Amino acid sequence: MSTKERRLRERGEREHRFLDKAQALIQRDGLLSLQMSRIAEECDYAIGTLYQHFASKEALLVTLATRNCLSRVDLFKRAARWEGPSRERMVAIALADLMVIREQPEHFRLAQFVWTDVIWGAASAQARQRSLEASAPLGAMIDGIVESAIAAGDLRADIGLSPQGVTIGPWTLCLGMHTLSHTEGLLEAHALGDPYRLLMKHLHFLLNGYGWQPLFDPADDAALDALSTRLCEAVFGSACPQRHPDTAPPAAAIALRSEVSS
Amino acid sequence: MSTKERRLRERGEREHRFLDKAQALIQRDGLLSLQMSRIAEECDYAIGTLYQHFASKEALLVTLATRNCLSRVDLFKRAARWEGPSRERMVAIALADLMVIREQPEHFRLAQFVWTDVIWGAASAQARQRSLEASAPLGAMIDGIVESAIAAGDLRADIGLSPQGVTIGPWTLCLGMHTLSHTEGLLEAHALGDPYRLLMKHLHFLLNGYGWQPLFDPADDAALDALSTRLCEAVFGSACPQRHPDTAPPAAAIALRSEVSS
DNA sequence: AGGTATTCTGAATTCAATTCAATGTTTGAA
DNA sequence: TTCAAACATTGAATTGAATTCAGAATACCT
Repeated sequence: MSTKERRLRERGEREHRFLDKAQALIQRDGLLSLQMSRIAEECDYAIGTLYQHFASKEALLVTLATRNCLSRVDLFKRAARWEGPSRERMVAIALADLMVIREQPEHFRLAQFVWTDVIWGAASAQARQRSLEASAPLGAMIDGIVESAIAAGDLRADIGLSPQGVTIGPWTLCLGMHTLSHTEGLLEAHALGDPYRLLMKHLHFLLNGYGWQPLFDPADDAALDALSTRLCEAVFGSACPQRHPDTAPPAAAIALRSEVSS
Repeated sequence: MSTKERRLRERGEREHRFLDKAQALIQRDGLLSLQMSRIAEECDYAIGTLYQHFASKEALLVTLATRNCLSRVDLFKRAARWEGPSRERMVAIALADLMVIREQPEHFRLAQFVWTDVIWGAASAQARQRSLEASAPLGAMIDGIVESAIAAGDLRADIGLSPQGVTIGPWTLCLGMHTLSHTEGLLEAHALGDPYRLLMKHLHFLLNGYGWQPLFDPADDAALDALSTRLCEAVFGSACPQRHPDTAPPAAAIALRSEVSS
């Protein structure tokens, strides 16, 4: 059966190449102008071959978005397995999410588009199923943080939510904020500062609401920045996701940041 | 100039008819199969005429989504102006949002699609601008609730967020939850209950996190349902948004609901 | 080698969005 | 009332991609 196996492996490799090329084309020309024929052409295959792998453009996009999602697993794993207070591990997950989005805004755009009812519904049931199965472990990892928080006594067990139910909260908060901040002109109009500082604040308020110990006061901008910075360093060994360069941060934050980047 | 005015009015009326028809077609056949030619045809106009009103399909969708958004203003206004505790007014906003989405899930699907970078970016700058301007008063109304909460002493002024910054929190939470719950298969896989009960819980946790008085314990399912029910009755004079029929609610909730609907 | 199954190919098909030259209508001045 | 300029409407033609599928090429097995 080694022949069959080789075939399968080659097929997988080609699929990978198609996805790589699709990603590169999106990066270069934007999601809007992605063409199936271009992907095939640039990989030196006929269109028909591409369609052997993906039943439709939507299916390709769903697969690509799923792969992108999985590429973050390592980062999330670092956050989830970090030796530190449960609450800080959860915050680190949000920071990881932010870091990814800063580095690869296109990843978010794609995911957002794919989860749209229009695209999600147009993809084959198989593609959807696979996507969900593939990303389930990632969710489980985060649920694990909640579970360990309860086990450690950082979070009461009787707040009326299962661990998964708790996870959903930060998740929706992050998702919603990304959505708003990527809708050009929406937040700018409100004269709010960096949307991601805003997100971290709300996340802390939410965690405080759960009574997740130790409580943290997000009113103190400097402390908030310090916490984010410390976690980025300790968990990921990298600088914090910077705020939009066009948004003037308060002086205190500037001072903090220059320390960090030096 | 009455001639010019009449022209303008007629033009506006026709635009309205185009949008109505587009909405009806989306309702009937889904967003995916909406065709510009069909809209024109069913309104007994040529395609070219439709394109005099909307520079592109995307522009039409943005306009339609904006109109849908504005159609909710009255409902939101009732919540914002209701004579009651500031916190309950904010909760009522979320309930209004839920009610709309229950009645018109297509409205959310459309809004979600339109706010996608792909569509939002493809619409003309003018369409985007108009959309933002039109929905600004709605946001201001909600900011007003926060302001009155601070004025009334229900919410501390020094939590490190402007009123608009506070508004963003519940907004992102609602937006994110709608997104998740409309992605078929996502929440089902997690065996969580009604996503909208979940949303209300998280909203209360978040408001508790802000220290928005009076605090409320969302762990108590019956109390949570009772609060939602009471607010729906008092503010909107209508029944609470029901949960998904395929999700078995706890017995206590069934009892409550049957009282309400009778 | 020969026959069969599998895979690859890309021209042809299909489907919609968008354009635009031709046609029709309104307006206001003579 | 008449006329031409300005404006509005029309829908066939154009355009641009996604998707299909009949035949060519290749791989596999005996």
